[in-house]
Amino acid sequence: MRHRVRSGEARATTLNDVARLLGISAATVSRSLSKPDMVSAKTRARVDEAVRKLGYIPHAAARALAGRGHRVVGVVIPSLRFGVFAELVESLQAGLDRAAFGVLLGHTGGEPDREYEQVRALVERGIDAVVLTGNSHDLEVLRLLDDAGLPAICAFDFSADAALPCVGFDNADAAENLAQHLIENGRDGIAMITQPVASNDRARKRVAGVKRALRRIGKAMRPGHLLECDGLLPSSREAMRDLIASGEPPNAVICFSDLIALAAAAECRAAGLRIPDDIAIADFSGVGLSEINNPPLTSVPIPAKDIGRIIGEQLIARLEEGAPLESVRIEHALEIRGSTLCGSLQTFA
Amino acid sequence: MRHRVRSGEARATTLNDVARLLGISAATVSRSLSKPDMVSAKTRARVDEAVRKLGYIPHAAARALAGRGHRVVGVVIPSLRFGVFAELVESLQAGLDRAAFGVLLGHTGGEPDREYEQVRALVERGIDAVVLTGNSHDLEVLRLLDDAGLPAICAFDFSADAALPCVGFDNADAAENLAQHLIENGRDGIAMITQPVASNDRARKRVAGVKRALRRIGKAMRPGHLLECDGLLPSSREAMRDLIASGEPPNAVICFSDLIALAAAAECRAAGLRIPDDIAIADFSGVGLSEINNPPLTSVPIPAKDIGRIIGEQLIARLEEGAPLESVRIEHALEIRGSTLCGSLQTFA
DNA sequence: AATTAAAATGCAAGCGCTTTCATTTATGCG
DNA sequence: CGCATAAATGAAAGCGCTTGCATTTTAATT
Repeated sequence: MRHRVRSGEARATTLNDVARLLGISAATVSRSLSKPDMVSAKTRARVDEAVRKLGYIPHAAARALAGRGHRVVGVVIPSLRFGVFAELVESLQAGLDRAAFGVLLGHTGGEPDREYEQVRALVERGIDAVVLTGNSHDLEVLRLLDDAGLPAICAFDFSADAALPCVGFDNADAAENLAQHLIENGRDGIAMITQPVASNDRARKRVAGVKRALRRIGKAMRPGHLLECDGLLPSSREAMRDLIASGEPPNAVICFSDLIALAAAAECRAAGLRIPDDIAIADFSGVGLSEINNPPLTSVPIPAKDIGRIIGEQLIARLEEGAPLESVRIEHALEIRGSTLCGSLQTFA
Repeated sequence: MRHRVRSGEARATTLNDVARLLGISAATVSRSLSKPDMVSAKTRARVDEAVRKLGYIPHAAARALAGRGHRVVGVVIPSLRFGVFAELVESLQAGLDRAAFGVLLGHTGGEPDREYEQVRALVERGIDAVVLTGNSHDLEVLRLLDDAGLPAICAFDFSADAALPCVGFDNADAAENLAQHLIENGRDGIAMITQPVASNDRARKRVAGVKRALRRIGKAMRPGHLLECDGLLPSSREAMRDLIASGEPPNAVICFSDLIALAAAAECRAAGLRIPDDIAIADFSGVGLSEINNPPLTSVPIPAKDIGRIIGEQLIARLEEGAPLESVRIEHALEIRGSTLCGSLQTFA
């Protein structure tokens, strides 16, 4: 049984249809649906029944226009192909879902310049708030958000002096910590394979953190020891290959992601380098791949899920009750595994 | 300089503000923005200028309400944590972006029961079309889509008799093909580690395909050789462990995803099984991890990116010009790597 | 039963935009 | 230069819903 004529746009049932069927005013139906306790139990029951019978579904745009807000938040990330962002989005969505908020996506492809265009597209689509990646944003973007009066919050890095509220760990601290661990295990020739620092503030902070740790012991990172790649397997392997081929190979490598680390490990294997005996490898792990390597890789796990949850909670509080958004500093952890210990000399503490 | 009073909801500039500033009618401004060639070049220029000066951004809900459609499509997937879905979403979005469509997400967590609720949430949010995963959908979902008059299309599997248009390769054929390859390489004890068949139609079809290949040589899959896991690392390893510990270990394993395969390979390594000498491993590869294993894994790559692109194109054609949605059968490929060749006897063709 | 407060409902005015129809202005042609 | 035709613009009616205010109904109190 076909419910209505399906030629072109099937005119859907409206609030008014429901009201008419019941012989009551549209206002009452609206209230029964949106603020149930302004309406008598009896009416509510009748309305619910009629709604079911008619298969009525509220018209989102009309609701939004009449003042209820769109109930959608926008998220701008570099790319879903990197597990951490997918995890963030999923976790965020799970939280927002319970408050009946949707999630609209925007991708920059890792190019900071595209952030403005993506945010703008989302704004035009009528979002109520926006989640950004990292703590480096064009003034243009900030102005746009300000003009639109949109709450915004940033994921994946904590900085005390950030322009917008942010949630994450301090990438510089975490990287310094990781480097420190390497140093304590006898590695002072630390290299990094990272996303381009020019377009990635987390990468910048991590490099800064590692340099800080090195400086503390009177060392510095060799010029050729800072390699950039796009984060995918081929370019990651290539970076590691370059590192190995370079005049002064490092005795430790810190990778921006677990995927990069996996590629690096594979390349070491191919070159006959033993991990950790010849070279240590550590990473910031996005999707839990670090443990699957042989040997398992020491890493700083990125708490994407927590970040998503926290941001979700904050956004709901903000959007429903006007609570202010606040930065949250998450403490990073260090998961020490076989890839960074001092050869066979070292045992687990 | 603050642009407007930022207490609560900053009333944004409207179309009318632009019209008033210019001393022309709102209708003209609207046309200038939405159908530029209905307006004189001079007017258009003035409008553009005013729009820029005022920082005017059209109100999406009002537009949608006034008839232009919401320009958002909904996508319901199990979870972004599986790379293929993330890739699909990203690719889809990239395509839709160019036609100014947004993407709203819904996750089922792999529970088919939740599909209805997710689709419904999206419908309430005012989507113009919906993309579903797989070819198995509750009647309730189909009815909802029909009632709402929403175009729908399914990703990741092609079936000639699908209820909705679908885009993907035929999972049964692909699996049969993969099993065939294994058989040709001397493996007749084929096991599978898969997502739960009860809730995943692609899994069902793949199992059916493998069984078909086995039957053709007069064999059958052993009861204990069909293992299910949730697709993440821990349960995948566990499944492989069970397989190894079982009375009759297989001499080949087909994994539902590359992540599962990686876990399986790691577990084999831990158990002292050599790949491919003792056991062959093959998979359906989502995120290109198959190549990074040692040895690299034979796999059927899932063309998530293509699927996303194709669906995006179809949706645009449908939404802009009313073109009908059509199923597209993508031919699967077999990427043969070291993990399935007959020990040292075999050389590449 | 009368009076008053509270609860439930209805009325009507928009929300910001698109679009039809009517009107004005520009363009082409004899 | 005048008229017909086309192009550009304007006026106004909604799109489907929410909400402030007015009104009616119900419950509570004496």
